[in-house]
Formats: sequence, structure tokens, C-alpha cells
Amino acid sequence: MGVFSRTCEYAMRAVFFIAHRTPEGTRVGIKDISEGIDSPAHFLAKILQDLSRRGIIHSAKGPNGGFYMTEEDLSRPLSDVVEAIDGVQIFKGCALGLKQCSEKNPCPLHHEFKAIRNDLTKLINGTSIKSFNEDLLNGMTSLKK
Amino acid sequence: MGVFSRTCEYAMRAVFFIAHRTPEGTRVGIKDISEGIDSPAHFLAKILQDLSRRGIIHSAKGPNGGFYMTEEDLSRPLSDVVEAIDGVQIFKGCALGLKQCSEKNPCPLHHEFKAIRNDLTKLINGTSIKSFNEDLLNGMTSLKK
DNA sequence: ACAATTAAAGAGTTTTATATCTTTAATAAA
DNA sequence: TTTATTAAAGATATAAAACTCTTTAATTGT
Ligand code: SF4
Ligand code: SF4
Repeated sequence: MGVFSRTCEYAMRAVFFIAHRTPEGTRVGIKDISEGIDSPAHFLAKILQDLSRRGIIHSAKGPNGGFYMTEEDLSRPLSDVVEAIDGVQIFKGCALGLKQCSEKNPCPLHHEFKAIRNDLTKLINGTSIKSFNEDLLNGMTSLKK
Repeated sequence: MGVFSRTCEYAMRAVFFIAHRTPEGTRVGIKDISEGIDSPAHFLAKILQDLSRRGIIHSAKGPNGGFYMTEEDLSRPLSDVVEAIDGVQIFKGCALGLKQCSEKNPCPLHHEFKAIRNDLTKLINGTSIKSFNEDLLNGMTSLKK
């Protein structure tokens, strides 16, 4: 596995996809999303239900229903998605899996690892979904496989 | 989970522990190691068997047997351990789990993420087990929980 | 040769992550 | 009010990771 769990990868891709596809109060269905980001539809449904319950994205049932994101949703940092799925371990946890981190008595990887962890936190926490989305709209980036 | 799998965390801790405990041709048994790094003994045995088969550490059966590391073993980068257990995904894989990485058409996280991934690679690949071990011997770092 | 010690190997079990399928509830439009 | 459409929820199923227990093989010292 990479840095994030597969579930979390799907979640992030889906969030970018929804953000990209629902600019003006429109909605996008689970089928479109799962095809657009290449993930199993039913599994992704579970993930989006979870994000929706947490208020990270929004959804509406019925005809013309689907998933969408409000301006407030878009202004959230990507870390909200990651923490909802994978928790904070990736931002706070130890490289060697030790329970207590001591600055006084650190494990061999401590100093460099901490810097890397901080950079990751800064990237994921310090940038809004919207700003990633703007890159997508500018055609600079892509979610296609 | 943190950056590495739990199995990989055990492997790294065990390697540092063995390096620390077998300075002059001595050996250390699975029991001592598993207690020293707080991991399940039989499970760790499997992991060390694997590392031993790959020549990353060495072992000897019988009385006064156990695990040990040669000078050559110690000079290896920690990335050998990580790659043996978790593979190269962590160093090469995409944040969003996309299959093909395109510099031309990158995913939204690409640029910053790549930098972080490179830093991690540099840390794990660019430093020998011995040098971590020297920190341990100097009492600067610890594996105790 | 024999007994003791140690890792290696084999064969599970348990837990967690990932994935699928079915049924229900909400909404909208006719 | 009925039908179509959509997400939510529930119930499993499958696969992978983590862990345990038992047996075997190698080595040492007596
Ligand atoms: S010493 Fe550093 S790497 Fe180790 S657990 Fe603490 S913060 Fe994490
Ligand atoms: S675009 Fe960047 S983050 Fe995305 S898969 Fe490629 S290298 Fe990884």
C-alpha cells in the first residue's frame, strides 16, 4: 500500500471528482463517480455515505439526486477527508510504531521523519479541496487512470 | 496505520535491536528480541526468517544460536528492510493510488507529494543501519516503548 | 550417540480491509 | 397517488494482514 489506505485513496479521488463535477448546484451520481475514478461502485457508496454523515460532502436522494459539495465543503482542507478515513496516525504516528514519542529520547528515525511528517501535514492540512479543484479545472492535473 | 505496515515496523525495530545487541560475533535469540521490541514472538520469527532468507540479517541454530548481523549487513540502507516487507510502493506510489504517474498530466497532489516522497526515500535509502545503530549506542535514541 | 537448544517450517486462527449484493427510504415528477 | 430515481442501510462474502501453535531440522556440548 502507498501512504494512504485504498479506501482513503478512493475517498480523495471521489471528493476531487465531485468537486469538479458539481460547480453550480448540480449533483453527480455514484455510478458516474465510481466510473470516473475507477473504484467499485458499492464500496465507494459506503465511503461517501460516511463522508456525507460527517458533513464533509452532501447528498440528495431521488431523481436528479446525487452527491455535491457546498462552498463550505470546498473550503475544507483535504486532511478532513484523510482523517475521517485513515485517522490521524499518518500525521502523528511514529515511523517505528512506538507508542510514546519522546523528544528527549527519540527513536533513530525521529528527526528527519518528523520533518517529513510535518511536510505531509502541511500539504494535506494546509490546502483546501477547492484549490486542488482549481488545478483540475485549469487542466493542470487529472484523475483519469 | 502509520506510514509503514505493522509488520514492517517490527522488522525495523528488530533490525535495530539485533544490530545493537550483537557487536562482536554474538547472537541474540528471538525471545530476547521480541521482548526487547515488544512484538509477538512467533510472528516476529516469521519476519526474521524472511529477512534471513534474503540475507538482510543472519541466523544460526542450536545452542548459542540466534540472530546477528555482519558488517556487510550493517552497512545496508534501511530501505532494504522496508522494501523486503512493504515493497517499493511507499517510495514510488501515488498519493491518490493512480496507476500511471505522468509528469505532464499529474494528479492534484503531485508536486508537493513527490517532494515528500523523495525526502522519505532519501532518509530510508540514504542512511545505513549502522549509522542509526551508532545513535542508539550513543544513547541518543531508544527502542523502548 | 544423546540430550538440550535454537531457528525454520508448516499449519492453522483471528482480525481488519476490501468488495458485493439486496432491501429500504427519501425525493421528484408525472 | 403512482412510478421512477436516487442514496442509505443492512447483510454477507472475499482477501489480506496479523497473530498463534505445533512440528521439524540444525547445531552444540556432554
Ligand atoms: S521518536 Fe520520532 S519517529 Fe519515533 S515515535 Fe517518536 S516521533 Fe515517531
Ligand atoms: S501525479 Fe504525482 S501523486 Fe499522482 S500518481 Fe503521479 S506522482 Fe503520484
